[in-house]
Amino acid sequence: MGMENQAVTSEQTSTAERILEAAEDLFAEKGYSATSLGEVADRVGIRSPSLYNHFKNKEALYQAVLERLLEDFSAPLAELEKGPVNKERVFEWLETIVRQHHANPNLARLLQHAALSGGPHTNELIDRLFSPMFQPGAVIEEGDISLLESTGLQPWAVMAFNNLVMSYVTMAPMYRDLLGQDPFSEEALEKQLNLIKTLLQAVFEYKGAPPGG
Amino acid sequence: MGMENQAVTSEQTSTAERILEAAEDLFAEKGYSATSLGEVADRVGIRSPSLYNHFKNKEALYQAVLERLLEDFSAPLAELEKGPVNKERVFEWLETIVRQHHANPNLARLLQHAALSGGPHTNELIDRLFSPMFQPGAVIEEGDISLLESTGLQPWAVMAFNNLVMSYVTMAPMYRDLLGQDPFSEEALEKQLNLIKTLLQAVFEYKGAPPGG
DNA sequence: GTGGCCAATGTGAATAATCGCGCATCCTGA
DNA sequence: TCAGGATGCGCGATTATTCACATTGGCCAC
Repeated sequence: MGMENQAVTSEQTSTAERILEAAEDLFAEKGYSATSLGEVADRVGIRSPSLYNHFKNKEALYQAVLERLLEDFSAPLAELEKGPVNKERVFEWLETIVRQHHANPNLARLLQHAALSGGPHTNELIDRLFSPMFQPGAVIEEGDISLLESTGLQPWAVMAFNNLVMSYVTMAPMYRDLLGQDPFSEEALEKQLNLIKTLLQAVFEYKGAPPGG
Repeated sequence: MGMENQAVTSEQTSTAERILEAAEDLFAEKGYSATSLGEVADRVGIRSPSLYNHFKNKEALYQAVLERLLEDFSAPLAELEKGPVNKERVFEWLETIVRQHHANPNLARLLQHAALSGGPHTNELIDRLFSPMFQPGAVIEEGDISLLESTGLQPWAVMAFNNLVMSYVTMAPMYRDLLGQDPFSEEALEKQLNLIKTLLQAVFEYKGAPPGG
């Protein structure tokens, strides 16, 4: 498999890698079926049949893109999955995924496309990304958020904060004008982090009952 | 087969309306370019060229779908835009949009598709849906959330709660298994409302400074 | 009523563009 | 020389769209 014959000087990105990058951006932007292999090839600077020298077909290319993204995201999160779950860990975990999605919004976008069209890609994604969060070991046992626990809202809260982070990435382009700044700038990241941490902190400190309807 | 014999008495759904409904579902699910007119026609039970008797072309059909959705959503929200903005109004407004998106998830899905592909549809959507929320008159002036106000986070908070509601709709299919119930059931709606109200309440009651990093 | 007209609405066939993909061939560097 | 990789060509399928045509229902003159 390893064909890296050390062309020592330059870390030349291979054609396969450039294909992956182009395809990742396009799949994330337009979704699977609306992305044409011709457009991918154009971005790489080759003709579309050349893609088949590196990937079996369109579906395989998509899978490879997905695999690469999942690997990048799984690594930092895997560290957090060890050890007890307490407030500090939750803050760390949240900050990590915020920064991850900010650094590369494509996974969130791919995920959103999959969720919308509910295709066969969906199931694999939820298994790989979200199942760990909902495992029994991931329950916060302290009394701080007994409210959420007693009302059975905790998994919903996990899902909510996740959606909060991911939807920032997938919807941010629409807010570019409204917020008056680039949603992916460094300042925007800080503000986003600030808001989410504030929200989480508010949840932790909140002791009252949910407002009745 | 026979067409509608009864002309006036029964409000038989016209062909154009059935086309709109089918197209709405498909555009919401697959997005604009991945939706084929043949599939729309199939759902209505006609051949695709017949669509052109009711809509100029695919783009016009999309615009008509969008117009109908925006009308449905604008009406209930217009009522809330009158009068002073205080905590109670915010709760009402939030509950209204949650129920609206729950009753018809298609607008949120269309919006998400538009945001992802950043096409020409995006700008019109943000103008029609979100601009009102960010107008100067929509600022809460009470001291309750002075924290958000002083840190300039208020528009971000508005955006966050909006994303929270919309992403529930666009991502919920992925959580069907994880949450163990239909995300669009009546109980799920109540839980979703409960969680969001709890979050909002927590924000209102939260007085502390955001956790420093 | 009846015959004829017209507008609305459906249809099949045809077109041009685009798509994923296979294949034979050619180029190039080791 | 040889293999990996890029290419041109082309097939079959799908797409949006057009057009000539068939069928219908309502309406008016008689």
